[in-house]
Amino acid sequence: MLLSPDEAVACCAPLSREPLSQSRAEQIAPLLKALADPVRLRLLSIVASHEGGEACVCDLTDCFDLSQPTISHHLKVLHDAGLLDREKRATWVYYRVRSAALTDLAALITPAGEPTSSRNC
Amino acid sequence: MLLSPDEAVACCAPLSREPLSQSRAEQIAPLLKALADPVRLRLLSIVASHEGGEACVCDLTDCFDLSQPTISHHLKVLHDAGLLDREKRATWVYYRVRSAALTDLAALITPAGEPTSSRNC
DNA sequence: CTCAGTCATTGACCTGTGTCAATATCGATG
DNA sequence: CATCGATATTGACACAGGTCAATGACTGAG
Repeated sequence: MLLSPDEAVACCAPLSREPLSQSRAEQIAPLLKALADPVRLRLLSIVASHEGGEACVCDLTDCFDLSQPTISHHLKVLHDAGLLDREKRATWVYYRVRSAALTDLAALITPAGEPTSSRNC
Repeated sequence: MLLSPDEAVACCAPLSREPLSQSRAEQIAPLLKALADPVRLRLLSIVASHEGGEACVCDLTDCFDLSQPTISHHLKVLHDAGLLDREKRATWVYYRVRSAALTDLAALITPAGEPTSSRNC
């Protein structure tokens, strides 16, 4: 059974509720890995807080002291992880944050109340 | 001014509220990087849901098909990031999840309502 | 003191990844 | 069609990071 990146995170017990299976951990880690870079954190943040909730690449390259291909690469990583949506309009490509993915991730790492399980692994 | 890992995350606007500064992004990224590994995700999850909210290394090594030094290495990464507390009692070392750090991280990535800022970067 | 058990550190290897220069693609415009 | 501007792709390079075997440090038991 195949899960899209955000399906891998949604509708599951938080980290602290019960031990994560190896397969679920391997689905979730790439999402966090996509987030775990200063440039990509800022990209996500800039897109999210940009007017209209979207930004095109030319808006973003100006914010960094990095080459355009490098920015494009980071955007691809975020897009492939399911954290950014892409839409091409005329010459420009607009990116938009997939809020659901962030919400699910946040729910996953939020500490739960009392653990339900007494299993060890 | 120096901030401990979780201080770098706490008491700040969420990602989507306003553009993250470079320096804050560089403080937060290492925390996410520490989380962004399947083994470390499982370690954190196992410790959190273990009885008493804590586990010693010998409990953890049994859950993985990895060498003891490798587990120890991953625990160090989580500890250095401020995600796990360490306590040595007699021969054993017990690890415990720092819930505050997880809570702060979750708050950071949770999408906000409307952006407050109209700045671009 | 010696030994055994628990955990951490070191050094080495290999893979993964962030970056750039160069180039390709694609759409708009004249 | 020819050109230009916006974005993506490729290839190369250096560095970071996950893993293990070997070893070290510390503690309790005998």
